[in-house]
Amino acid sequence: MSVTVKDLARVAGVSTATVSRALRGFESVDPETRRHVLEVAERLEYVGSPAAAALSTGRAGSIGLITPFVDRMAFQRMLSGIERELRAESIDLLLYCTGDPSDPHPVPPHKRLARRVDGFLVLSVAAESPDLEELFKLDMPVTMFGAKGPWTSSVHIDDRLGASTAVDRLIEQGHTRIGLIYGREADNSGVLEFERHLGFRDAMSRAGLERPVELQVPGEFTMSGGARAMEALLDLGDPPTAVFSFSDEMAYGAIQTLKKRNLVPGRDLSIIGYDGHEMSALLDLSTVSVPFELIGATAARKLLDDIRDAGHNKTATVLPTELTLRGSTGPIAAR
Amino acid sequence: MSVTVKDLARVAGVSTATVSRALRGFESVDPETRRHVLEVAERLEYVGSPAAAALSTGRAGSIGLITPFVDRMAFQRMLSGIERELRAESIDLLLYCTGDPSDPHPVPPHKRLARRVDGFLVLSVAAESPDLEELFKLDMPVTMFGAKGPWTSSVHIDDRLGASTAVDRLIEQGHTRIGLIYGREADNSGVLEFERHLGFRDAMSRAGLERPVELQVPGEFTMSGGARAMEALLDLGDPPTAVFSFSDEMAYGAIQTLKKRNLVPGRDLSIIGYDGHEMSALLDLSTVSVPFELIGATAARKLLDDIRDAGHNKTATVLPTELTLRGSTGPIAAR
DNA sequence: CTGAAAGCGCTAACAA
DNA sequence: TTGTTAGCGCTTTCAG
Repeated sequence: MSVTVKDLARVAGVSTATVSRALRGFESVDPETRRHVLEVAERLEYVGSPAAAALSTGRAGSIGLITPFVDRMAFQRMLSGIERELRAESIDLLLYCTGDPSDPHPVPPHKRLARRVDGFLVLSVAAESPDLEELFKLDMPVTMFGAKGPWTSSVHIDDRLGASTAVDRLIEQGHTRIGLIYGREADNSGVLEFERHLGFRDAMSRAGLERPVELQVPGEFTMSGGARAMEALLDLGDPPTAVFSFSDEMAYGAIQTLKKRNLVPGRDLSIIGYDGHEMSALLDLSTVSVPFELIGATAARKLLDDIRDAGHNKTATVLPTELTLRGSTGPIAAR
Repeated sequence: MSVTVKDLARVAGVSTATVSRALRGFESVDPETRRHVLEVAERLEYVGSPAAAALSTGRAGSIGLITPFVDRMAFQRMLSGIERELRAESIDLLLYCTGDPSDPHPVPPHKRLARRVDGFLVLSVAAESPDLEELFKLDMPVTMFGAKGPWTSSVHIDDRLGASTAVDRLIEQGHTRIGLIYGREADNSGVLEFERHLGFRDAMSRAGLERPVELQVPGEFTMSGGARAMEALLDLGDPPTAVFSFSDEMAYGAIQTLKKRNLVPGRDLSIIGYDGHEMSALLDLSTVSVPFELIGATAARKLLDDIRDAGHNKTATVLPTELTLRGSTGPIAAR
C-alpha cells in the first residue's frame, strides 16, 4: 500500500541497497545518485518503516523511560531535561510507568520494552526491585537515577548529605523537637528515600537529639498527603517546632495545613522541603534544591553514549544539591 | 543470539505458526499444545520482538503523543490520565515533543512517528499547523485536544465560555479596568488561546468595557513570564484593578510580583487564573478548573477505540470547566 | 487443529 | 560506487 524502498529503487532506477544508502547519507554514494534518490523519495512522499529497519539492524532507535510516577513535579523536570537531550539525536522516547511500586503491574517492563528499545533510563526505582533484576539480565545499556551501583551507569545526588545539611540548619536555629514527613511506609522505591532518612538521622545524632516515632509521619509524596501529615503532627500533645519534608510537594500540603490553622511558617513552625521547585520561591519555602533538569539531561546523554559505543564503561555521576534558605525557617526564639 | 519463535518451535516440537498462535492465545489451538508451548517459552525466557510483529502485522502496538511542551503542569496532568488508560491495554506510549511551535523542529512528527505508531494523540497544537496537515494526510487515527474540527476525533473544553465566565465574575465585583495576561504574541499553538481571548472580549463587550492594549501583556505560559507580565502591568500609570491570566502558572508568577511589592491578591488587586491546579488552592487563587486528567484519559480511550474498530467515527467530546472562586478575587470596593 | 511457506520493508555482506 | 542476495523474527494464508 505505502511507498517502500523497492518503489523508490524502481522509480529511481537503482537498487534498493543504493536507496537505503542514499537515504541514510552514506559517503559511499555518488552525490548525483543521492540527490536523485532523495528527490524521488520526496516526490513519492516516502516514509520509512522503523520496524523494518529495527528488525534488520537490531537497533530500535528509541529508549525506554521507566518510572514509577508521572505526576510528580520532579518527573516533569527530569523529563524536560531528557527530552531536550533526545531531540537532537533522532531517538524516540517510550514511556513505561510502573505505577505504585507496591502493586504489581500487568507486564513487567523488561518483557514489555526489551526488544523495543536500545536502552533504558530508570528513574527512582530501587536497584533491588525484582523488575530491575530482570532488566539487568537483558544486558542492555541502562542509566539509573536514584540508585547507584556497579551494574549500570547512574546519575544521582547525595541525598544523605542534602538531608543532613537541611536538618543541621534547623538545629542551628535552636530547634530540638524536629518532625519528619517522609514518603511511604516500607516503600521499595527506596534508595533515595532511605538516604534521606539516614541524613536526617546523621544530623539528629550529631546534635544528640531524639527522634521519637510519633514525630515521623508519611506523606505519600503528594501535596494532600503532606497536608494530612502536618495535621497529624499538629494534633500531637507536644508538636514539633520544625519539620523536614522529603519533598516540596508534601511541604506545600503542610503549609496549607498551617495556614488553615492560622499558623505562620517560619514563625510558628519552621519547615524545610526538598527538591527546589519553582513554586517554593513563591511560597517562601526553604528547600534543598535538586537540579532535576540537569539530572535528566545528564542521564540521557550518558545512556546515548553507552548505546553508541558499546564500551560499557559504567560511570556514576554525582550532581550537587544546594540548600536554599527562605522565610519558612526561622530561629525557635522567634516563637 | 536471543530466543526466537523458531527456537520455541524446535524445542516444543511444533511449527512456528503454532507457537505464534499459542503465544497469542488463539482459540484454535489445542489447550494441551498451548500449555506446552507456553511452558517452553517460559523456560527459555522468550521475549518477543515487537519490531518483527509490527513488520508482519502492520500494527505497531504503540501510540504517539505529540505536544509542544512537557514542562507545563497541564501536560503532566493529561499525561497522567493518558498513562492510566494505556496501562490496561498493552500499548506503548511514544513521546514526541515539538518544542516551541515557532522554531522548526528537526524532523516533523509525521515523518518521525508515522510508521512507528498506530495512532496519534495531539495536545494543544493548532489544527492549522503545517505539521498537522501532513499528519492528517497519513490517514491514521488521531485524537486531538485543544483544537476541534471534522477531520479527527477531539476532546476539548469550552475555553471561550470558561474565560468569559471568569471575567464576568470580575466585572460583577465592580472591576472595570481589567488586565489580561495571555500566552504569546502570534502564537500558532493557537486555538486554545484564541478562544480564551474571545471569551475575554465577550465579557468585556457585554459590559461595555474597554480593552486597552497596554493592559494586555504576554506571559509565555510560564511562572517567570507571569511575574514579568504583572510587573509591566503594575508599572503602568494607571494599573488595572483586576487581572485575568490564561494559566495558573502565570498567575503564580503574578502573585509573586504582587507579594514582592507588598500587595495583597484579592484586596489590592484581584486575580484569577485558568487550569485549576492543585497548588492554586494553597495560594488561594481563583481559577477556572479544567479536568486535565479526565481529558487525557478520555482522549486516550477514544484513540484506542478508533484504532480498534477502524469505523472512523469521529466524535468531539466537550468536557466542562468550572469556576472556582477563592480569596484572590474580591470586590473593588475593598480597596 | 497444525504445518509449510511466503512474505512484511529494510539492511548488510559480498561481489562486481 | 553500485547491485545481488540473504536474511532480521514474526504472522498468515492455504493446505492437510
